[in-house]
Amino acid sequence: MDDISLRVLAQLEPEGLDAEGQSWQQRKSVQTRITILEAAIDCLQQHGYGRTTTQLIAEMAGISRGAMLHHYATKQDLISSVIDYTVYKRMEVFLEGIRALKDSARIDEMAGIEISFQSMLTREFAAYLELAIAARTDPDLAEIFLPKARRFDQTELAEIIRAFPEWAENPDGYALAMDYANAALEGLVINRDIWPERDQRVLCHFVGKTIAMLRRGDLTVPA
Amino acid sequence: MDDISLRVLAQLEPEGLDAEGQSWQQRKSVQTRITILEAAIDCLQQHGYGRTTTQLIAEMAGISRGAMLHHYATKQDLISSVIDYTVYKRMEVFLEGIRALKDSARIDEMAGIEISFQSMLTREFAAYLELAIAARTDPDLAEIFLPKARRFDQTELAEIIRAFPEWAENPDGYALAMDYANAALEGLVINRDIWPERDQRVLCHFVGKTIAMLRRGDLTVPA
DNA sequence: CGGCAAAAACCGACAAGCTTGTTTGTTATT
DNA sequence: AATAACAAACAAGCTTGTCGGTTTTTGCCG
Repeated sequence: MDDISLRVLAQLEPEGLDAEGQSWQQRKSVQTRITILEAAIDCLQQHGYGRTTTQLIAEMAGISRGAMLHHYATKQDLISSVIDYTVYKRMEVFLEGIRALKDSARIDEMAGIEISFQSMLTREFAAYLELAIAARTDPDLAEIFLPKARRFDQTELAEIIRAFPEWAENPDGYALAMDYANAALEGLVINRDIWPERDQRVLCHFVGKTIAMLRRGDLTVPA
Repeated sequence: MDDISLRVLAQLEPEGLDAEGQSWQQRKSVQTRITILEAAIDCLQQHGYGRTTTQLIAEMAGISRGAMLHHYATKQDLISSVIDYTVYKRMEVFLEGIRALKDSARIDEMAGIEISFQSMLTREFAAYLELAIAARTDPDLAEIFLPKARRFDQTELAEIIRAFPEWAENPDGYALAMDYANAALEGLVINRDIWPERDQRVLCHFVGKTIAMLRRGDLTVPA
């Protein structure tokens, strides 16, 4: 990961989780917060946003609800921090993927899509997707989720263009390809529990073929 | 729509909604139930499953909660009926689409996908999708949703094979193509509020191209 | 160095509001 | 008169956020 990537990542670093050389209490606080955020991710993944209660998160984190509310005063605070945390982790994985792609596998036109798909099979993305879906019909959640999601998308786009300048020549075509890949892969992820793992890879391969065709100009955009 | 299709549709007809020549009270009851189910669909589409309360549905239907609980004793009863109702309406649209396809547009390889996509932009499908997504993380809902969803899928598959017998020669390939189309289109539908209508059509077109390639055998399945 | 007060982490109990389902009552139809 | 449609009030449970109290850590001052 180059210097610029590291700086980009640093800009997304969540607040209140960066105390490394601080006092004993500071480190304990950070540790507890991470435990809470991880429990919230598990809760979102396993029970969905609608059934993710503060009670359940505290139980899964192994602490009392009172202690949790000491670190995150309201549920909104907690969810907001969960979003920041998952965004940060996604960006970490994404930048590492980009780096690997730049180094070697760039020849293989499928590699980018497969890395995207793999990154969507993580716990963090499952939680992120639950939030994204819930935000579609929950204005209060949308208000805190959408700005952060948009910021992620913009950063992702900027980093891709920086890594693959040729895409900058055709920004509209690229945006379309990216939208298609993200949407189709999301559809695969949502339905993944009902298919065997091999089939998922095949379906992911179809997405990759479409993107490759777009890249070569073989796939014309209808009027 | 041919006789067999009509019989298939009749098998999915929801209970308690078929009183046509009955008494005045019967017809009024059916009318009220449909009002409730339509309100529930609106509620699911606008507020999502997690925020769909009996209170809100009754308000949107314009009746008291007591009256609603007279027709649907528990929320589970109501949701179960909503599933039956949306499944029936989806099958109605699907069979009509199949019929139109058999008649004329079969030459156009895109037509099938576009009809699928159009059918996913209805209120009924929005509600169905909300239920499908919620069922992934809600065991109680999954228990009543999954059997009905599976029945719809099986019926859909049987009707397609009946209309296009050539698919029966390669059932695995067809199942894969259908899974891909459904998943990718679902991904598009979930994200549709953030794209202009034209782009949606273009992205849908990409799905159609993939299916057409599969059909021609141009798209090989990786090992 | 030792003690001590402030601060922080943590816990349990409580109140207010929402959701569900029951129960009782009223009006209209059969 | 019996039944069905509809309405309103009530009880029980869950969820959130506040409040008071306990334990541990920290910093300060004699």
